[in-house]
Amino acid sequence: MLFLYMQISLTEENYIKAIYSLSVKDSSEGVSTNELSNYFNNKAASVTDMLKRLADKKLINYQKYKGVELTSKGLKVAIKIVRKHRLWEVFLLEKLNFKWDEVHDIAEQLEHIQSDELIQRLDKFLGEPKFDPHGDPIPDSNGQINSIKAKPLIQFSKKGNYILMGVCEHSKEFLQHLTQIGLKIGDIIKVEEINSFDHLYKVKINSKQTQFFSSKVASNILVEVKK
Amino acid sequence: MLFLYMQISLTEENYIKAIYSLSVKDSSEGVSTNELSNYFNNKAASVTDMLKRLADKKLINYQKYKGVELTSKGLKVAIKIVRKHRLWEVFLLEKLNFKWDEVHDIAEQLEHIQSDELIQRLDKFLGEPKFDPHGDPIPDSNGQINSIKAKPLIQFSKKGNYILMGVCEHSKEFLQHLTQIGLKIGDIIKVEEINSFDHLYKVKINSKQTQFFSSKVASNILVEVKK
DNA sequence: GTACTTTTTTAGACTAGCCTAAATATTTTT
DNA sequence: AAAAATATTTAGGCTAGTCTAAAAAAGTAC
Repeated sequence: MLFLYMQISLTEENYIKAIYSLSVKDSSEGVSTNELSNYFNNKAASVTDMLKRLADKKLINYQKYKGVELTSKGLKVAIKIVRKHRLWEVFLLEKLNFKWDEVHDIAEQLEHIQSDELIQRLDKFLGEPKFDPHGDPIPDSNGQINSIKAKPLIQFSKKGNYILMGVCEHSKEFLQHLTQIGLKIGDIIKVEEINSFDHLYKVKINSKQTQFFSSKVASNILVEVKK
Repeated sequence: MLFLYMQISLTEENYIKAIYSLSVKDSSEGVSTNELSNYFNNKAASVTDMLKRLADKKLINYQKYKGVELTSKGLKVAIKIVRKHRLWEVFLLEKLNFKWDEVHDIAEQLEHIQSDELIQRLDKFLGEPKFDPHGDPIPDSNGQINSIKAKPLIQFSKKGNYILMGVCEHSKEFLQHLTQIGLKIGDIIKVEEINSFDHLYKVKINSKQTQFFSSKVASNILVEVKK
């Protein structure tokens, strides 16, 4: 049980989180150096540097040229950050009345505050929520994630009725776009047609007016089949 | 109005805040290099380094060997940090039910979160409090500080009745000590005797049992004369 | 399987923020 | 006002995290 209180810098935390979310996104294999340098808008050389450091700390499994994945220790760190991020998002929305496209940047800062006690009390204060405002599950204090059956709409590629459960992409631009087209968590999306050429989705939201989703939208919203 | 969004690093913010609070403590003249290196438990050479950087950014007035004071720009930054710190302390105490000696370390982290919108909403959420749990005034969004007439008990050096309005020293150790001797904001302190040799204060708290304050306690509690 | 392209790593350099050791100012003592 | 003590600054070095340029590995094409 030594090294339990190893210091992880803010930058290291951000790398761990990035590795986690990139590997969740395309759950195939490890995350590549280039994926990370794209994500951070920095140079591949900088990423390599950091990967060495994280490997030294046993937070990732790293072999030259082979990409990277989190160790169980790294995964714990990642999940804790995700838990903090999502709890703070709930706080910002429900208590401070921010809108869902405004909270991400602030939560990115708050997620690095170090205090287990704080996060436990915040959780209680918010009523131990299970999902954040974007529909993402909030890991519990043991790192257990309430898995959801939702998948990106594009993966179903079938007509039918779906319920919007969350989003994959959290940028302000994307969330504002969804707000603009009048889409929010819980809405019912009826897919009436999928164009085979450009993958445009013809849909009805809550049985109202007909709309079209680009494949970009379809691949970034998480839906469940409506029973 | 250029340079309004100049970047100030976390470390720089901490120096600004330290310069502010040290210059408030003994309002005589500027703050010396050694005072700062004591405060941060680092070396005087490191302080000199940083003072040069802060002077370059016009946050302090600095002349070699002459000590340092905040410019009006630096003062604005300092007061904003203080405002954030104290609002977060109120949040931690009133909403998350922390005890008053537990909140400081967490607030030290939270005070660096960058978002004017956040702090404005937090203020509103907390009911626009004027004082923090330690009795310190919370600056308003224009940097106006609700000044208080309280001074450290030791500065009165006279028998009489006082009201505890706040503390100068915010360390966990000190606050726990106060809790232990049963002292909290609002208590009435009757100074019955001040020993001229060792400056020990013989006092009664809320007309109960007789106690003794060391000069260390007397110099770190803020009191008002009771009318 | 040799040549071309892309990805990744290495080597060397830069900044912020810290350090130690030595030099220089300032203050205090006498 | 000279000597001693203290405070402060300079010079040079270290680490984390970034960069550029060049080298090496992996992947793709013919």
